[in-house]
Amino acid sequence: MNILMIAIKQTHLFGTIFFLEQRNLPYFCFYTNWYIFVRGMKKSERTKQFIIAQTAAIFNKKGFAGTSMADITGATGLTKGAIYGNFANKDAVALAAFAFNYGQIRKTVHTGLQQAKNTREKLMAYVSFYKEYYPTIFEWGGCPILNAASDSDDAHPALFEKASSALESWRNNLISIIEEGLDNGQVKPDVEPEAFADVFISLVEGGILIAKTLGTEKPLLSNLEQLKTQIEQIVI
Amino acid sequence: MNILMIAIKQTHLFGTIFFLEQRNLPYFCFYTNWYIFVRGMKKSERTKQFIIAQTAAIFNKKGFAGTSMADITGATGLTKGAIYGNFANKDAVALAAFAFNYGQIRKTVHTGLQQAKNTREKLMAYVSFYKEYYPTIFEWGGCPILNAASDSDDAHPALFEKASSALESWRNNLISIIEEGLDNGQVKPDVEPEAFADVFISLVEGGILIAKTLGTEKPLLSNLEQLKTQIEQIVI
DNA sequence: TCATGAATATACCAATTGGTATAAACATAT
DNA sequence: ATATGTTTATACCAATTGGTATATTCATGA
Repeated sequence: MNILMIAIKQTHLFGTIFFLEQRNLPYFCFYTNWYIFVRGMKKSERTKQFIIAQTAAIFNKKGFAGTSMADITGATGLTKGAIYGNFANKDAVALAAFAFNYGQIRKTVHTGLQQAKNTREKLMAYVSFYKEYYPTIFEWGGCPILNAASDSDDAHPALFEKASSALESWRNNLISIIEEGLDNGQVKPDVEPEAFADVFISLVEGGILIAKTLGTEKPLLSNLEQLKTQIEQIVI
Repeated sequence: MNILMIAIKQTHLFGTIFFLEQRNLPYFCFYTNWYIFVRGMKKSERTKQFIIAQTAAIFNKKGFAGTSMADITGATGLTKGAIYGNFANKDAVALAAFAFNYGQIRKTVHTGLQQAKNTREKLMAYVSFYKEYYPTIFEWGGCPILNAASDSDDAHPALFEKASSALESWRNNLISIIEEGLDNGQVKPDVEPEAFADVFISLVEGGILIAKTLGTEKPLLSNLEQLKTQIEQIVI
């Protein structure tokens, strides 16, 4: 099985729930099978989620071509029959894994954004997210968007398309925040939303890349400080 | 052979020289064999260079795991016997290909740097390089450092080490330029060399990533303009 | 021109690749 | 408790993987 647990909980419904080290997802052991603890879910759907959760980091680290079906069966403890019973092919697993990786980040950022009241706080919410979660991102193999984009640009059009839309939606979100700020008078009128969004994304992605490649967190942290300064410079 | 030519030259020494479309490297056809036009080179060394030149872009685009021996023989028109006669294994070809890709960029940047007289011109030389050569870099599959780093971080330690040193040497070069400027009074005294170098690299790499992923050059060009502004802000 | 070492092609290898047909095991509603 | 559809394991497939031994071809100095 090869699963590392960090917590065990008792429930009256399903007995013991094992929390996995990675991502803190609730799994439980029922008879001899592992499930993700979501009631009302079909078994196949739970197995699907299990496969995705167990392989998401592998795809993020090794890339599509570098991840084999043997990696997938090894990480899940399932056989090829189970994998192909739930996914059409390796392609489908990879796409689902990317969606999972991206979704985890998106969800957490979104939560942080909802508490933000103005432009400054919204932009700062991103910075705070990366300040808090960069160790997890590093463990997970780096930014899924960067990885998927540079992994698939030539070889895997479907995955590249997913990565491209993910990046676009992040960029559009930043642009919207700044445009809204321009309308509300919370952002200095000479700021160009697109250019700022590109600098914003570059400082984050570049910081992750340099930090991961040189094996030190400092470049990312210093980039995030720079980003804070730049945010303060454009808001009123 | 699958080689696209853009120019043909006559020489009295070796007959016809065919300039390849990619990288403008001089190859020539002698009898039935192709060579890189470097006199005094052993045949094996020329074949080695030929293999490297023909596969460099493929490795940059497809990554190590995504590039097969069949890709290599297909791109060169040589058989596996020839490849393994000149390289120990696929690993060795990949490492040489990365060194080639990185070397091409390094060489061109270095040429631009030699004409620069002060800190501003030195930093601007980098910007000019990317402004001039970004179409070539895109055709070539993006920045080799970013590609190699994100491709090999988990799967291929030897290649990752190469990518890591390449990034480090780029970063150190930027830091040296700024430190020199601080000593000469050409840079404002409150500038932190490392932090500036990280922002510098991030704007370039991030710009390439966004541009390539979204399929438009604008983000890179706008980042380079931002970089120019930031350079002007730190020099005296 | 020819002998000799260097370079390349050919034919092969075991292992692994992604994928499938089918049989077994399973969960669950009745 | 059992019947039934769902899910998973087993056993297999052709194709491809990286790599090698050996035969052939080639380049070149004498």
